[in-house]
This record gives sequence, structure tokens and C-alpha cells, in this order.
Amino acid sequence: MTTATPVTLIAVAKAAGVSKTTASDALRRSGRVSEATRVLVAETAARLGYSPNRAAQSLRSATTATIGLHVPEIVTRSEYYMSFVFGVVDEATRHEHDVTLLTARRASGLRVDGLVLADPLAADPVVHALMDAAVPVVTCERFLGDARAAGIVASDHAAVLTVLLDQLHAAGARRPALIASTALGDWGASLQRAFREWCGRTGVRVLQREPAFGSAPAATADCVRALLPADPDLDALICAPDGSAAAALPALRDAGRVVGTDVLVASCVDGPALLLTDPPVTAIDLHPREAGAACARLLFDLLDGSAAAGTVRELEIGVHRRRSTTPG
Amino acid sequence: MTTATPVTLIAVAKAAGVSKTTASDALRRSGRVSEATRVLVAETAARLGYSPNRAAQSLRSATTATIGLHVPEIVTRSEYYMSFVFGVVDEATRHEHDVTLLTARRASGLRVDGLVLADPLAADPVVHALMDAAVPVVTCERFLGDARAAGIVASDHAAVLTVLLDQLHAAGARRPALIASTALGDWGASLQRAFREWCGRTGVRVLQREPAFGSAPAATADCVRALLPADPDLDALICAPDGSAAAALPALRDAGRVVGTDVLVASCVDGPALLLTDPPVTAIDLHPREAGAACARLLFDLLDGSAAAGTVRELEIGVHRRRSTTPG
DNA sequence: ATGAAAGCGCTAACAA
DNA sequence: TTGTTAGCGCTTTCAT
Repeated sequence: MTTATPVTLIAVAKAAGVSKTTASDALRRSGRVSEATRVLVAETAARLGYSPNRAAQSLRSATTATIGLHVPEIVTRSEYYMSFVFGVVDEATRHEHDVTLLTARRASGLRVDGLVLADPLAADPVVHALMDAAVPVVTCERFLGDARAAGIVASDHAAVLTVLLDQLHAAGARRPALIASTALGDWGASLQRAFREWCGRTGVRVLQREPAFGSAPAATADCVRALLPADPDLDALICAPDGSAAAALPALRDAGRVVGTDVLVASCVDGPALLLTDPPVTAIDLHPREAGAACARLLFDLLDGSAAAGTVRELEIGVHRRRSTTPG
Repeated sequence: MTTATPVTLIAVAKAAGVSKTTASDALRRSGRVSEATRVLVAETAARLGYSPNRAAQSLRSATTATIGLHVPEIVTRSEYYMSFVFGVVDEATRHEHDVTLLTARRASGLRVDGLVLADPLAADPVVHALMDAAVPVVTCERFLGDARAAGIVASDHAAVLTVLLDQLHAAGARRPALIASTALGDWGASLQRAFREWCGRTGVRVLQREPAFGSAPAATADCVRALLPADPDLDALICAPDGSAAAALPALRDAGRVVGTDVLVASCVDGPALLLTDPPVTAIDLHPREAGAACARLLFDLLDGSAAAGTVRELEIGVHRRRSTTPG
């Protein structure tokens, strides 16, 4: 363990034989110092192992080189968010920013240059507080509260669900059901809407269930157990909540259904677990890591002015077809 | 969106009719100001919505009110780490600290008061760099490199694995196998050691596999497929890597084995997915959230001197028995 | 029990 | 093209 490194800008300036300002300018903005001194200072800094004092930079510039990240806690148990977080951190690192995790409402004001909110629930008080922060906010999926984010990264869930439904229909499914919750923000609401529209176009009766709030997989299993007796003709099941498809499989099997044959199953959130079930489950890949990176990127674009407030960017998503929806 | 809040300490002091110093002392250390002024200043600060400028505090005190957190990236798909992270953030928030996620090696020096490293892999260059940082480091599980952490939170995996093995033995298993990797640091190594010792004591031949590095679940499935023909007597399987038990089940079934009857299965990492498999899988609950909180707590104890460098704290873990290991 | 003043390391006016 | 000077908001001596 080496001792702390008190290599200040002054030390670098002194060693390079220039003034504090020149050293600062050489290390940062261009145009002010000559190329020769720029190189000299840069080399000196490197040699001395100089690393700027963030606190001092912060104090002076009123920026923090840090962005805040909030992920909903209810759904802790989701690999989706883990990937999302890594995506954000990746992109932030690329921009020389740190990422602070925001969960509870901090007592003192937050010290970040901007915020990324993953799936902001209108019901979450922390989200509400953060949406009102005095810094740019980027949300992944639209926020259904009254505040408006400066930037939004959203996917066309409706379009992809429609593609998926068409595939199921082509595979012979005539009586599909959707298990989705509006409690989870815009995502669930979009899925429900798209499902209703597809049903209307296709002329099938809407068969939809809202899982009880709380543990998603267990609630989904309950939905399945309730659906089957009520609708014995059910021949396809689409599960929205992450991890719930895995819960639906045993419930269907217990009811004597053969997944992939009697009943097709698909998940609205992909994940490694769905490759290992029997059969592997068709799923919508939301590209979580890419989503996180896109949010951070948009936030930085907002911060440096290369994106305007109100920007909405679309994120590509797609279906992975697996055996659970390919009978025969 | 309200404008930025330039409520400085000076503003509070002025409004309260005291000096900067008195205001500062009133808000922080005790003993210096009278109770009357303390209350006066506190009320004034609250009324004005004062929130201390972290950057200025940092600059002055050379602390950051931030701790760094590193979680291994290879195992992204683990809900274990998600819970762990929340545990750390929870505890940090309780201590009025922020948590910064550290993944890649930052170009500039890190600005944190201390570090928490979850499962530090000796092979991870980022971990190596962080272990050498000039701030206290707490690791969850021992680091097998040459650096020594200031604090360690560890569980007695050997003891709990032994309990699990005894349970399997009591349930009739005579030929148990362990799938564990030493590539994952001290945890895997401890499990392997404990397994060998138990085998020695019990007089059964050691049946152990090291899954190929990379995607844990797939590698585990490969191990299972290799184990069965080589050792047809195998009657119990313990899977260490997170998520691998779920992969083992279909592999065993494909080989014609009935899980819970022919062959008992247990996981060394619990997770919600294991409740939904058929049958539900017995697992060791590592209490990830508690682990994260314990790491942060130890770090703060180290920082304020209430724990000495070199402190090792044990974290309670235990087995959840489920149908996969209770035949009949 | 309280004030005055110094200064943490840096950037941005203002000079030269 | 470069140097000088003034703070950013706070904590901390040192003096009352």
C-alpha cells in the first residue's frame, strides 16, 4: 500500500517550469498553450503520476463528474438490471464519469451532474424526488407521472410483441394469453395495449391477466393456475414479468399441458435461465446492457448540448425463437 | 424544475446572525457552540433548505463521503450480486455515504474513502489495482492474491457444505459429486477442500469436476453429461456456480435420471429460480444482501477506527432443504 | 462560547 | 502565448 499521492497541479507546473494556469490549460482546453508546452506539461504530469483533485475541480466548476443511477428495488432479482447497470457504468467510464447508485432518498442534496432512471415507476417516491432534481434526467422507458424527463430511451415493445404474436399465430396458436402488469410502468401498459390491438385485428378474444403485486414468479404461477380452468382452449402464453416464464412452465406441466406442443410459451424478458429450461423458452431480448449504455450516452449528449431536452431515442429489440414456440 | 440552490453556509450564518465558523460547528461537531445557537442554526439551515457542498467538504477534509464497490463482471447474470449491491448501498446510505461502481480501471485516481470488493478474483487486474489503493479495502471472501485486505467478511462455506453433505448422506446418497471451480477465488477452493475432507472421513471416493471457464450453466451441463457415463453410481450432485443447478436438472433428466429420487441435487447459491424448478432445489442461502451490508459496515468501522486493520468477520449462512434432496 | 483568517486544489477572469 | 490574481464553500487553527 503506497502512501497517498499529493501530486498537485502546482507540483506539475513547478516541475515543468510553467505557471499553474498554463499547466491547467495544457492538461485541459486546447488553443491556449503552444503544442510544445502542452507536450511538456503532459509528460511531466505523467512522470509525476499526477491525477487531478476531483473535489477541487468540482468546487470550482460546480460539476461532479458523476452521474446518478436508480434501478427499481422491487425487481432486485433480475439479471436485466445487473446488465443495465454495467452498461451505464461502461459508458460513464468512457466519459470519465463515476456512477453513484441511488436507492433511498438521500438526506443531503444529490451531487451528480445528471440522472439515469431505469424503468421509473410512477408509484415510487424516490423516482418522483429524482425526476424533480435540478439536473438532466434520462429514463429508460417513459415515466408515467407528471414530470417530464429531459431524455428518454425507449423500445418499441408494441411492435415486437406484435411480431411475436404473429409468430405464435403462424405456429397455430389461436387462443393466446398475456400476463402483464401495469404496476410496472409504461412497459407493461404498452404490452397490454399492443395485445388488445392485435386481438382486435385478429379477431380473437382478449385473454389477459394482471399478476398480483409482489413476487412476480409466484404471482404468475397463480395466474396460470387461474387461467387454465377458466379457459381450457388457451394454447399460447406470453409472460411479461422477468423470471415469470420459468414459473409458468411447471404450473402448465402440473395441469397436464405439454409446453411447445399443447401450449406455446414466450417471455417478454430474455435471460440465460430461459435457455436452460425444458424446452428453452422463446423470449424478447431487451438488450439491457445496450439500454444502459444508450441512457448514459443520451445523458452525456444532453449535458454537453449535443442533444436537446426532450430527445427520445429508440432502442432496437428483438425476438429469440426457441423450442417453446416451435411445435413439431 | 427549480433552479439550482445556492444556499451556502455563509447564507445560513448570516441569516442566523452568527459567523461562518459557528454555523459550521453548530451543524457538525458538538461541544463548541451553545445549545441555543445550535438549535437556532439548525432551524435556520432547515428553513433555508441548506445542503452542504460536498465538493467543498471534500476539498477541505480530503474525504469524499463515497465508497467504491467492485463486483466481478464475469458473473453478471447473478441475482446474488444484485442483492449484494443493494446491501452495500443501504448501509452506505445509513452512513451518509454514496456508492460508486468500479468496473474498469479508471484513468484518474479513484476518489473514494474506501472499497468493497465482492468475491475478488486473483486473476482480475482491476481487483489487483484496487487492492493496492491507498484506502481501506474490505473483501467479501478472502482474496487469494498477495495483497491483504484491511477487512474481510467471510462465511464458513466448509462447515455448511459439510452439513449439506451429511444431510445427503442421511438421505441415502453414497456417491456424491461436486461441481466447483477454483477459478472463482477462495469460495470454490474452500468448497473443494471441504468436499475432499468429507469424502476422506466418510470413506467415499472423491468425485469432483471443474467446469470449464466461461458460461457457468452451460459448462455445468457439460460436466453432468461427462460425469454420468463415467460414474453411473452417482446419486447426488452439488453445484457451486450460481445458476448451474438449474442447468444440471435438464441434463440429468435427459440421461433418464429422476431428480429427488435417483439423484439428489443441491446448489451452493440460493436464488428465487430454485424454488420454481421441478422439483425445487435445496440450496445454501448466502444471504447476499446481508453480506453486502456487513462489508460496508466493516468498512465504516475501519474508517472510524472502531475496527482494526485485519479484522475478519463471519457471516452466517445456511441450507434450505427442498424436494430435490428429500426422497420419498 | 464565538470570530477572523488561512487555505484545501483547481479554473476562469484579467493582465501582460 | 503565458503569468497573476481571485475566489468556488467549507473546515480548521488561532485568537479572543
